[in-house]
Amino acid sequence: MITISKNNRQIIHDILKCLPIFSDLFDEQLNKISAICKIQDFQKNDTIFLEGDYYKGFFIIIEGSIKIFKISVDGKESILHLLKPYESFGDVPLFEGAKYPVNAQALNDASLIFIPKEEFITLIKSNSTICFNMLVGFAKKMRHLTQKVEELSSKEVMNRFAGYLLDEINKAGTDKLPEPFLRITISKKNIAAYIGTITDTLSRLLKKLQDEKIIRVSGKSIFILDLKKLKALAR
Amino acid sequence: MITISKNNRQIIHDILKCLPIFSDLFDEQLNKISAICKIQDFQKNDTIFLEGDYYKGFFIIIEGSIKIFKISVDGKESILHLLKPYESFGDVPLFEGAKYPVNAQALNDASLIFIPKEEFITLIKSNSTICFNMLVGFAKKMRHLTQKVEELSSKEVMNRFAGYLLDEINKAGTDKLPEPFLRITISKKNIAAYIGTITDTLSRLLKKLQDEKIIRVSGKSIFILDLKKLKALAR
DNA sequence: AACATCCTTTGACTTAAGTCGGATTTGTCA
DNA sequence: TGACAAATCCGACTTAAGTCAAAGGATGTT
Repeated sequence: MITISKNNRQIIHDILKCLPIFSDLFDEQLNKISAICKIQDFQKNDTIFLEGDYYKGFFIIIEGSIKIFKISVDGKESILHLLKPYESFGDVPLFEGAKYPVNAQALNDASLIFIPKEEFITLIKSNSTICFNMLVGFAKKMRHLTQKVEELSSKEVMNRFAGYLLDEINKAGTDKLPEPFLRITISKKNIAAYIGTITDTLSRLLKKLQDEKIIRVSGKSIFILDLKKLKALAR
Repeated sequence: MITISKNNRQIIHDILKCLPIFSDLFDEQLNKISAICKIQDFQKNDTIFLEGDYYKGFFIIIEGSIKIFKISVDGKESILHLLKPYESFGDVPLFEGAKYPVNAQALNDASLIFIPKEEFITLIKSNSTICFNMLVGFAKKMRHLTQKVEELSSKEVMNRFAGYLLDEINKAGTDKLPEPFLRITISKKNIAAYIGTITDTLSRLLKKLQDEKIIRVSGKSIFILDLKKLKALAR
């Protein structure tokens, strides 16, 4: 963890300015926030918080990617969100409950801004801009979860995996290429848990898609050979 | 739909005062809101909005219960929320998107407050109290959806149904009785779609629970004979 | 380089839960 | 009251996807 010096305070201020949640704020307001938050660094696979941990505050990602997940009684892991820079997590208990309701773990080395609960609540109770920005963030996550619920209850694993691949080539910006592709940056175990299945099944899906010449796998990259068929599979 | 008269305006004002989303507001602020909203009445099975409809605004339930659901390409219905008085719905697109992302339907005769988008956005942009209250509401729904995702991806239908029964006896307040019970107020089709299955399967679950003397069904009521076993099933 | 650990793949097997067709039951309205 | 439609239930069948065990690969550590 980085010690907060005056110099550092300026860095935080500049970072905050770029975050969606703090956009449209005056410098004066940004200063109030930068005064209460800390930068925390984590290494790959580090736990950030565990379900049931006493709630202290929430995080915003500066660098790295974070996995938000639950573990069921019989040990099955389901991943709710895979988050990237500028996204926040652990913000729900600001308004509901006194404990973290999920687990958060760094998928690679990560730099996060930590914002403590009490101070932040005091601050936003009289700041409609931050509240409004947070509502936008919450709305996005609600959409995401809603889609997940629908997919899990009415689609089969192959449909969900095809949807995942399409999402990923969009994020990668390769969806307009003649041969769209994506790079596998997380373990297959994580991908499986994200689409609601297990590695064994995912492995079989990959094989099937390759057999049907819909994708081509080369090292850590997956190339889409037949986008039309893939879209049909995603429905 | 009720025509808005002066008298009616006062009624709306009084209703608004009781809603979580508008708690802690001054009378003056409540007046501004009551000035822009309308009461709309719906009959059982009426559609309130459909997925893809152009977004006009959101609703708060005064009376009745509302089902929020999606229909998949192959016609399967998955229910995301079953909402009761004082809860709001259709508020996500205030902050994300220009269309309703889900369907809403009245499960029985219902009375709703409708709040139009543009006017409301203008109003809350400078009102941190309403924003904060909305964040609380969003947080609750996020919790609910998160739990649904976890259940759908790591539990079996019986576990989810047992969980549903436990939730219902809690809501009914009968959970401390020697023989907790709940009343079936919605069709089994709806219950099935809510727990992510079909009526045939639900029918078999009910039979199995009766055979094992865990529940007793009498007309529209389900009595819990063995709460301990039911809790074990819900895990 | 060697070791251990984790990740991934694969085949054989099992099973939960969906599909389908048809039989009942229930509710609704003329 | 009758009769039509909708909701519910049930048995027979099918299948997607999970479990289990075992074998390869990959990765990192000392």
